[in-house]
Amino acid sequence: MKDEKPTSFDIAHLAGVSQPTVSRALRNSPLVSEETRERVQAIAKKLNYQVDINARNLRSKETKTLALLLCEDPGTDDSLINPFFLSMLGSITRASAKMGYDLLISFQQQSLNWNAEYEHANRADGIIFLGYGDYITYAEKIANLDKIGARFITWGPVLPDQPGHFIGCDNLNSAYIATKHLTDMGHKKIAFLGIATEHRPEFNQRYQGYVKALLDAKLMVNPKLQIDADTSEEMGYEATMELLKSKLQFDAIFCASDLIAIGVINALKENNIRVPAEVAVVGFDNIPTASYTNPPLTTVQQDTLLAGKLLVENLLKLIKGEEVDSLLMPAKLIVRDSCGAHLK
Amino acid sequence: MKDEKPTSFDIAHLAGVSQPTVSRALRNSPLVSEETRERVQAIAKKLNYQVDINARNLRSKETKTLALLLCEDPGTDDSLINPFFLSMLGSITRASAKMGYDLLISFQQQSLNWNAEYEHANRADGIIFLGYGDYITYAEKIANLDKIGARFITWGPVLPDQPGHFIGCDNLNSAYIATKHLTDMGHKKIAFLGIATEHRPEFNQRYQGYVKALLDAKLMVNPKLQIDADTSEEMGYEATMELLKSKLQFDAIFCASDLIAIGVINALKENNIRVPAEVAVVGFDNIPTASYTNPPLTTVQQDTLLAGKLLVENLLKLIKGEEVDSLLMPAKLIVRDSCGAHLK
DNA sequence: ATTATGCATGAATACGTATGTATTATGCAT
DNA sequence: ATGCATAATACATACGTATTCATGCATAAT
Repeated sequence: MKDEKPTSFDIAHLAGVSQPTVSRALRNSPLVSEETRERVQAIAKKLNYQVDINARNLRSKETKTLALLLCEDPGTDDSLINPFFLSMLGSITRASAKMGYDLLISFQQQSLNWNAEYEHANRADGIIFLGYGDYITYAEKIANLDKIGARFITWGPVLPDQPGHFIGCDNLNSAYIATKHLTDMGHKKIAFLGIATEHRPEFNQRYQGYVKALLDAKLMVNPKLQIDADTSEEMGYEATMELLKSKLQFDAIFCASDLIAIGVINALKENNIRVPAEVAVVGFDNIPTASYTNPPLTTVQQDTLLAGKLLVENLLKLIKGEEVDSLLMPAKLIVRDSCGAHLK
Repeated sequence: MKDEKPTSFDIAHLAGVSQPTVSRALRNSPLVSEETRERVQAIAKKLNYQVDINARNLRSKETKTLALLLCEDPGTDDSLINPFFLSMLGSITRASAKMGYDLLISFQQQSLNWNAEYEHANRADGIIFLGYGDYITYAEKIANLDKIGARFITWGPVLPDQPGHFIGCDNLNSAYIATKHLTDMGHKKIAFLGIATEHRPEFNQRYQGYVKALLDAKLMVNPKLQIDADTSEEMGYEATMELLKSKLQFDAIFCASDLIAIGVINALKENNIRVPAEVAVVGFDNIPTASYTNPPLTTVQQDTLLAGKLLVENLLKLIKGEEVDSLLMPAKLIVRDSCGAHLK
């Protein structure tokens, strides 16, 4: 049962033809007669023959495989992946399966030069780059990928002067809409929880949208109401505690991600501050848990299903040599209870 | 920039040595002098050289890659993957990265003969099989994998007469503990929501645990209080509606999965039935959302992090030819509010 | 001085496939 | 009957690596 795996030569021998004929017959080449083809395919089936992928790829220089590079900051612990990216992972997996491509998944934390590896090593026909964390370090890697001529597409903030092709969320407009929702309801002192530096351009864009909405509402922008927080419940919790300690007044919080918002709500509850009656909260991402927080979280929905589909489709276009533009995905505000809209 | 990718021959030429020497030097073989090794490695680095994975695999018959086969019932729609399996996906990804293996992910719905493909085609050194849905169809596939001598490990219910190696949750005991928790609190009429046929052995085992707990508490087992529900909010919702329509009395519901439990809670709320005051609810899986339902869900925790780690480790053992036993993962009850324990 | 020993390297080759080129056989038009 | 296009197949080879075996060379042992 566990014999040697049959090769195309074995089939050729049994069918009384040459190995190249077998290769052609199995690939339904018109160069082979129908009779031969059927005979060969029947034998292949009987032997449970499978083309050796490595040999095929070596010969044909095509792998029918995409690589997904999940890149996170060093030091990220053993715990589960942040749900938003997990959701992207699922959707990319689905999309590439649908297009007939296998997906090679790889985590990367350390090596500087890893970037070259996948496409360069002919391991995949193209790369989807998904980094979460410090953007500065990723920018370098992306530049390197571009330099070696890799075919890749990146999920992330669409910035000027960035080499490569990007698909990302329209962070600025989404944050603008979310914040405007708060100002429209009369909130005057709105805090922003999230890192707003160049290390997190996607958060920075959200901050810009937040600022724009404040200005449009003729509200003062108080930089003290921006507190750094990375994407996790813990960071959201701690940032809220810091905000409370500052004794600054605030009547709403716009959080750069849902995980932060969850931490915020926990912290506020613990301090007996009612959400949304005393402080309104809005998040970003619409992770599955968002509809089950208490109160349910008003948040910006990122359509991960569509994003995954577009990433795969555009990467395949790149592989085929077609032109592709970077593009922004429109986001949508999901109004639930944490913003207080349902109280009115 | 986008020149031909350099090969070991290019390096050999530049270093004034032969190709085999390059191969050895790059792999730090002791057969090559230190001086030569350094020279070769320096040139390789300068050229941005990467070993061609296909050629290496073809030659060495080893891929340093594991395949994860995610198998779901045909007809499963486009929506996101059920969070429990998404979590397994994340944890397996992490674990295999840690062991230096790449992970090839593949969805499979249709073809009967796909099973052979991965290992048989030398695409991966081993396979992790993760099926959710109708077990009967998977049993066939698993038997086939075994027949062709594939090295694989399966996540799922550990059953007698199953070929291959399994890692699974101790469904029976976990369900027993969860149900006993309910009977200990004095509940007498406990419903079970989940499919209890051979098509879902893991649910069936949970049903058995449920029955055992009832018997131990000298309670009557009423088969009418078991309603079929597959793992989704919608099915949980509908099953609850059916239960309510039956006019049968019940004071608690044990759900075969958290997604079902979420649907249950929604349905109960909609009918103005208070949880847990009037009906206690317990789930299974401890998905991330479980702590945010209202009330927070008492549920059985499956340690996906450990499961992923064990799956990968045991598969690597199998690949090395070591003996491996199937094993059950102990589960743990997470007591939150939906069971009413915190009311007392 | 001669042979043995070990080290560094080169030559040859195999892995299994896919494809360009050469070779037959067949049918058809001249 | 001869030449020529066409179809079907075989032959030869390339893809890039890793490994076995053979070779040369220096040093040590006799």
